Amino acid sequence: MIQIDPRSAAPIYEQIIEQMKILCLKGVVKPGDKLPSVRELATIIIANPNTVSKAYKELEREGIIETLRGRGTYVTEGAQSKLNEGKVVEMKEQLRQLMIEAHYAGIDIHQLKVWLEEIGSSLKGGKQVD
Amino acid sequence: MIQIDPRSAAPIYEQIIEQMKILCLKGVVKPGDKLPSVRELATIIIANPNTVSKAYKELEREGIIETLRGRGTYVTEGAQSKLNEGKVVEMKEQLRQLMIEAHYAGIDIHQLKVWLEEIGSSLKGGKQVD
Amino acid sequence: MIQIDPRSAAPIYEQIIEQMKILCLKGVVKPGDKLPSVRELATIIIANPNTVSKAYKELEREGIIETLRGRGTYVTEGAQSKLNEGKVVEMKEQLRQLMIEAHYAGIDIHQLKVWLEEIGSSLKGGKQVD
Amino acid sequence: MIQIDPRSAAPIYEQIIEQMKILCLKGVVKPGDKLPSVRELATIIIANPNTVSKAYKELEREGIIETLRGRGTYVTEGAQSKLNEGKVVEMKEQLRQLMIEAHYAGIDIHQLKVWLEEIGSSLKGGKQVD
DNA sequence: GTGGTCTAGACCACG
DNA sequence: GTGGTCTAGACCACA
Repeated sequence: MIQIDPRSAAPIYEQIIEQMKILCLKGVVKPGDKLPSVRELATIIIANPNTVSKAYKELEREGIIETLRGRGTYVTEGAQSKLNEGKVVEMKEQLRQLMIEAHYAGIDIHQLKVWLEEIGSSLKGGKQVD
Repeated sequence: MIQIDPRSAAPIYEQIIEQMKILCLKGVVKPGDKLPSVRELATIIIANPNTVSKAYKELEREGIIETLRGRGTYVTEGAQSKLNEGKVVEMKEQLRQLMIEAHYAGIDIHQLKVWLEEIGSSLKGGKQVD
Repeated sequence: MIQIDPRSAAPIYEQIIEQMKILCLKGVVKPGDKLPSVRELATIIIANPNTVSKAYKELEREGIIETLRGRGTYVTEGAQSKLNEGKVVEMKEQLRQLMIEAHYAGIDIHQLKVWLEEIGSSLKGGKQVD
Repeated sequence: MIQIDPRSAAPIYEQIIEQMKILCLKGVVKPGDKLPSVRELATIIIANPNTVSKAYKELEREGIIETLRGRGTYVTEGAQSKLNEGKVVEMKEQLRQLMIEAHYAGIDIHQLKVWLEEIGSSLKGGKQVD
């Protein structure tokens, strides 16, 4: 389920966190679902168990998943709502960065809106939702 | 003019780059304006000259500013006409990713447009609509 | 009767011990009362029988309960008088440490007494004054 | 300044966290003070730098200390007030545990209050404020 | 089998 | 020199 890009500048544990959040948001994993154990996931993505553990701990700290001692790790009930809240701040920052870049590429806000429409259509129509 | 937050997760040199770009966008500094020297700015923001130098080099690489040997560093004239194909493709892809994420967070295209306007105002003008 | 919080940082077997003591304290279970068997309790609280067993063994070691071969586990008569003078010294030392910590946190002796009353009520009665 | 007990059941990183908090509460280290670097402290207490790092990260997450990239780690301005808030919850739980234990030792709430007075006097008079 | 802790040693970005 | 990341391998408590 999780794909790690070892060439990425982003640390492996952050990639795990990010992708796990996406899986929650997409509904691929649902509240109550059991996640692969630290060792299992480490084997699957070919990483060190400690790295996976670090990702799981951060996700737990954020309240996305929870650990039941000796039984494994599970998705919490409120995972999706928590994720959505944090996402808004993150996305506005992304938009801000993007607009700064756009300016230096000679792209104005109007053009960005046109693109939004274009992409919106292609996503709905073409079912390229991934 | 430039405010550094030493507690931020963002490296200082990136904060300098980011804020210098915004100053250009807002028109606080205009094409042809002379920027403070590396050592001056380093003194002002209490940072290592190497750090400021790294930021200036990156800004120069992006064509935002230019260094005239022995005369100092200046904002370039044609900063806004760097339009190149690669950048456009890249930004549309960024927008696409962002819209997909927005979709899973329950954010629609209309909301994104509203945010674009908000951010556009805060970047150009002064009022922080955030 | 016993409520386990699988999310708690406290091990399940400690939660069982703790709650069993409280049940004795509140008088919900009295000396001579038969406790559920290891397997019964394990089923009720959805835990591993080994875990319940570990809790019962510790309670037995402390003299709170006793196991009668083939007949089950019972609350002892003299549960409350198992503790000796050494315990008193230990508790006064605990109190002393606690008062020192309280001092540095700006909590005075009066506040500690108020808390004692609060906690005393919640343990004996039912209303959670917390 | 920090003493680690390798025999303690408490993990080393928690001992560091705990003792650092006490040093803050006591005012031995003040807001703005620079803490020993990860490597320095690791050398001093004879532990692995990673272990010290883990402690520092947790303290930073709690807002007690802050990291200035490449410059070191410092005590935050609001360290003491934050510590005091968290301490209240912790101490009430300690008191609760202590009262349960007291019950089994035949000690009532009145006796505890008397002890509080006794200890309070000895701490003020004898300057045994360890 | 599960996660939690610790050590040792390596490499990297930042300043 | 500073912390951040990752790997490898060990041991322990809990269930």
